[in-house]
Amino acid sequence: MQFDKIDAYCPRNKMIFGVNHMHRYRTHNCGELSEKNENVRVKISGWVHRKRDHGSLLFVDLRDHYGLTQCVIDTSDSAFSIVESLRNESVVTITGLVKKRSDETVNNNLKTGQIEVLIEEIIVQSEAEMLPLQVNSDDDAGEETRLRYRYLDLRRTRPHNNIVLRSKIIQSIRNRMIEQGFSEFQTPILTASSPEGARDFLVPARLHPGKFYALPQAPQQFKQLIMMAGFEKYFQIAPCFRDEDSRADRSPGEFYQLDLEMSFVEQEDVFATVEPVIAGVFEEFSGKKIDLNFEHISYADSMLKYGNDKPDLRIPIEIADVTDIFRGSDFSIFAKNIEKGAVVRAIPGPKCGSRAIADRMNSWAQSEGAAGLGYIIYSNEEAKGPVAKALGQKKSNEIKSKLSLEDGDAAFFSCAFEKEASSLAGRARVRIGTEQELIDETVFKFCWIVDFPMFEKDELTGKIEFSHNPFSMPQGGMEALNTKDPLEIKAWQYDLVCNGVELSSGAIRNHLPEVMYRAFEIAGYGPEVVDEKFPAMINAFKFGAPPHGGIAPGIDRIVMLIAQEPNIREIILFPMNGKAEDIMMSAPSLVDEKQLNELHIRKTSSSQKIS
RNA sequence: GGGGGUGUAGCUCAGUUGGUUAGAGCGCUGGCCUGUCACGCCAGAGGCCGCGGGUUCGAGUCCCGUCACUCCCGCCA
Repeated sequence: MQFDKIDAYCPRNKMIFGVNHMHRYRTHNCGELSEKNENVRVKISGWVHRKRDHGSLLFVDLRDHYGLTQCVIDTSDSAFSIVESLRNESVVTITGLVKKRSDETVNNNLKTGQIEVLIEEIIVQSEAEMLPLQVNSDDDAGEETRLRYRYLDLRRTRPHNNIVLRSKIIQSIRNRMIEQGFSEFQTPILTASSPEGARDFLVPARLHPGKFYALPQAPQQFKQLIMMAGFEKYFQIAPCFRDEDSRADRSPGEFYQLDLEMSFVEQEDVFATVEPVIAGVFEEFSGKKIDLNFEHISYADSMLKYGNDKPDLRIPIEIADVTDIFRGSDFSIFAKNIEKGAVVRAIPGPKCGSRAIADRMNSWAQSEGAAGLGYIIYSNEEAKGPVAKALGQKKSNEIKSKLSLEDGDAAFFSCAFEKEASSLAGRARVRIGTEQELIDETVFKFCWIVDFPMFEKDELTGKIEFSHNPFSMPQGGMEALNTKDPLEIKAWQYDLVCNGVELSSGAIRNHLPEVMYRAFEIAGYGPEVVDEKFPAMINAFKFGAPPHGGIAPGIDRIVMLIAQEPNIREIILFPMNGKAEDIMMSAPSLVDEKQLNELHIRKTSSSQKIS
């Protein structure tokens, strides 16, 4: 045991029998020492981040969660050989005197760069073997190595900071929700499989042979039932489980939502609740400008102007429908397709008025699976290119003024059935925005996509289906369901979009049993289906259900945007790989026959082949 | 399930029209160095060129298959 009276005022030390007792591992962390601590004997613990060995003088950068402190030892010291032989990432405890550095040796890049610790004693707590990845390097190792040794990867500055950022963002969201009077509740993880939505993860029920729990895809029904229970304002940082394939912005298996639900509200009330929370955290953590104007865009407008339901409003390009201009024109490919029901969407291409750019866009469109991308180039008060030639100057100039184009610009055309034409136009819009560097990277622009259709027609079967959430309230209620063309009915259903990323989806819910039965009837399900598949909800609606609605912003996507990481795995502590495996923990894994027997599970021949 | 990209030293990557003994940086081992902070210098070890087959006098390089990782489509109320 060390006894030391020099830093008796250090709060980490204890007074025992009137003698100051130095803490076993640290009196200070590696990020807090400064000139103020000059000549104080301190103890710090951490990882050997890097060594600079000058033969008879050796520097060690000691790292912990809080920072980096340079420690020095010279050859005259007995501990020198221990320090010299230490491998990077070994964990040590160093005791020594804090010394102010001379002016020439101050390192202003380091928080503790004004001082260094003269090593008097070093205790090796844990030795490191040769490392599979370099912790002190900014260069990423391969993804597989990083995930297999995630605990090493997470020591690195950027991954470490991302996870801390995530924690702070979640904390801030919690505070903001609680300040608005919301209560945080936990909902079951083992629940019932629900027919709507994605594929479920199933958990065999030991006590019920042949039956399964499912992990919740979202606490959707529970949060509505919480409203039935009269709690009024609920939220949860909720784990959600969906057995779907991964993407760069979609972690396989599990993710987190800020799940929230409110009673006695309309759409605008939900918006007014969510906007300050989202804008607030983006403002607090991102350092970018936040456009506080949460524009409302109808689903139909969004599909037309932006070609998708998650527009990136930073791109100053709006798509226009020009079907009428091409109808019956001499540009026969389009004219013929229009006769068959196709539409033509025009995408303005600012500063794209060159043959090279037009050709590049065309071959890009072909690589996207389209027949091509028509174009008109406007230069010297003339419309050029094969489309302009067939269409004539008059109609070409009509397009020019409709799109507000100038000489030096181009118009691109996507001609197909509506869904495909608008989709390609939307992708072309993003492509032009990216290639021409029209995206303002310093701002977050939010919008609400509203008025989603309640139903849609399955293109293959012609069947009417719920286009989004079957629990949403149709606009116009029962009357609309009974009198309107189902495909014309809108739902009180909304998405929150930021910079082209779908952050969130929500709705005012249908709380009326008769409207619920009618909506399902339109989608081809009898009342017995509703009773069987959603027994809790439909029953609860029959005992006094408050009108209610909510939303569920994706936590991972919010953190991704704020951290400016293009891959969702960068902001998750222990993510799975693209095939939904945790290669660090070896999940999924084979289990004992005994476990399977208890669960009444027998493997099929195909799964036995694998084992 | 389908399409694209990648696979070479512990890690990150280079490797020409197919042609001697496959290279670099970091890391590792040893040596030198008293003010560095991505310290510097010298030397060394380390390779089933993802795997299997084919073409060829000769394959890291070309062809076929296969596996792994990754991005995208499908899927994601």
